[in-house]
Amino acid sequence: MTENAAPSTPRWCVVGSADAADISQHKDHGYFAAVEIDAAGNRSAPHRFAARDFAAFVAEREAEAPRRWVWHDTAARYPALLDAGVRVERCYDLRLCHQILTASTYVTDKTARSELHSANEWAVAADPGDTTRQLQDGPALFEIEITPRSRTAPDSLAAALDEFDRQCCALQGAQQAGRLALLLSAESAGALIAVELASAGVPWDETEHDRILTEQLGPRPSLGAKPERMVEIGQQVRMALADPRASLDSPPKLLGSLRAAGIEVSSTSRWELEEHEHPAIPLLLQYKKLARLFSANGWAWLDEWVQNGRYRPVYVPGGVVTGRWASSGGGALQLPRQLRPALRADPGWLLVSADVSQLEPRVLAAMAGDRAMAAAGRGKDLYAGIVESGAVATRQEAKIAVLGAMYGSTTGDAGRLVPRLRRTFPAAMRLVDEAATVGEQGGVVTTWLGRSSHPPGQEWVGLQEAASLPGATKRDEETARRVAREFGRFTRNFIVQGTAAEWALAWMAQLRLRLAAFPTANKQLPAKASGQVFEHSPHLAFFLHDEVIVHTPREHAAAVAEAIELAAVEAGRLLFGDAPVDFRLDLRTSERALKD
DNA sequence: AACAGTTGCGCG
DNA sequence: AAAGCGCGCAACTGTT
Repeated sequence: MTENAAPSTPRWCVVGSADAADISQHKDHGYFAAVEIDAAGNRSAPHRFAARDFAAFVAEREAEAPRRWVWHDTAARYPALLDAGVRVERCYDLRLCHQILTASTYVTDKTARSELHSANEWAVAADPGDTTRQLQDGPALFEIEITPRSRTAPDSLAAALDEFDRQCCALQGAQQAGRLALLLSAESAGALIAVELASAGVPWDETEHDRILTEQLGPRPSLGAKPERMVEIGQQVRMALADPRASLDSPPKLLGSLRAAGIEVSSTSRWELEEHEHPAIPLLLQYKKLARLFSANGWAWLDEWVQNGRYRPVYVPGGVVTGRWASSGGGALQLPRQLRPALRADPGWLLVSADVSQLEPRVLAAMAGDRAMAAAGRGKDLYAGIVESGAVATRQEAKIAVLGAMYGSTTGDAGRLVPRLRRTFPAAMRLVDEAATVGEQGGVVTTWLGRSSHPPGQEWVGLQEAASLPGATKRDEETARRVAREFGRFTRNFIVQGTAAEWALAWMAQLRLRLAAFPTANKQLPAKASGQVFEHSPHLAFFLHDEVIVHTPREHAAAVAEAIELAAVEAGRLLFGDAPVDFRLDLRTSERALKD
């Protein structure tokens, strides 16, 4: 690469702190530096500027021509930009991409692999970034000690440039480099989206939430007390069990009470209780339902996670091994459908919700090039199409069979139905069966775009070895077989769940670009504490694996729905080209998200 | 009092 | 106690 040549049309801009790690604890007072790189790899001389001028620097260049901002960690860099009202079109998240590239079997060059691998200071968790802000805002009395920061990725420009070099080398020599490049940019777009979601927040109707809670639980109890309805039903359960002192909140104690009352269960879980007939059981199930609502999404949750009409959960892009997002705070991915009506558009705005019908089996059909399965889902409910194909008799059976095929079920209804699927959709079934075989043998599998699974751990390998030794017992062999099959089910599902996550990222990334092109609304809003960037035009508000919700001014709702639809078509094309698989959306536009 | 481990249930 | 994948979170239990 040529140093200091004036680059023509910069394509990347690598940014990082200008000085060594010693100033990283005082980021606000530090200096940043940036190097621009053009398509030929020519680098500009470093631009050096005060950290407080970061947003201005980015804004100026982004206005001139969007470039891909290369930085160590989106969660650490982007919030400050948004707070200053500056959005970027694209980025390259070195930490997330390092995670993908070090594991990917598409990276075959030995040297590139080992260089990436030895840069293990990049194999770290995301900087919690702005998410600590909320804690710091709390009343001083209850101020939470900020947990000692776990190691974060190196944030200097020098380190970023070195790592970017390593990653470019790895990508250049990779198999399926096009797919891998798409994954890296989709993953990075996801990182931007997560920060934007945090900034925008989910429009949340606290009054409606409180109404639902009060309706189910009774009025808000005083601190430490149980809600009326729980107390009441709890009493009825104890009466029905003829055990006035029965504890309902401790599984071991409750189990004892149930058995003493003649209910032969071996756990207190709902699915097992449902198999028994006893007057206490419906009451107990109702109690559990209320207890769950109260502790998981009750008033305490509302106080902690919703402020000024915005719910701000913490998303963790790439947090799941398969590439799905995880969450760490606020429980965005577990919001009970019961509370969906509290998700409500601002006055004059609407919510456009879209979820993909049967995303995973459609992705499987596309990956496997299974024309029969693709045809079963074309233009209609995939499960209905499978019934039409004659493989199974009912929609319910189709669903059980398909889920069983992707999860590796071998018993029960699924065990009976999966073989029928194998006859009708041999290509799709071969793909997941082969992934399972690889896993059973301790191997690694890779998604369509190039995310690879982790190999089994030491313990797993040890069990397999022990079982193949001459002195192995029957028990050793059974254990080894069992854990081998478990790992096979993991790899079987990995390729499908992981590729579905890739499709969803591509979908959101496309949608985000389309939404950014909408005009800014002229409405006069009272200035709000944060999220100004997203107060005036359509923005993503919620994401849940295969579902998005966009919050939009009324007048743009129809165009937003179309953008969501077009983004889905584009995502399918980006991943699978002309494969004859369509990704059907269930689209709804309304003031509040509906339960179903 | 702080910690790790388990249970149970919410979501896809 | 899942037959069948991936998670987070709260509450309880038992240990240190």
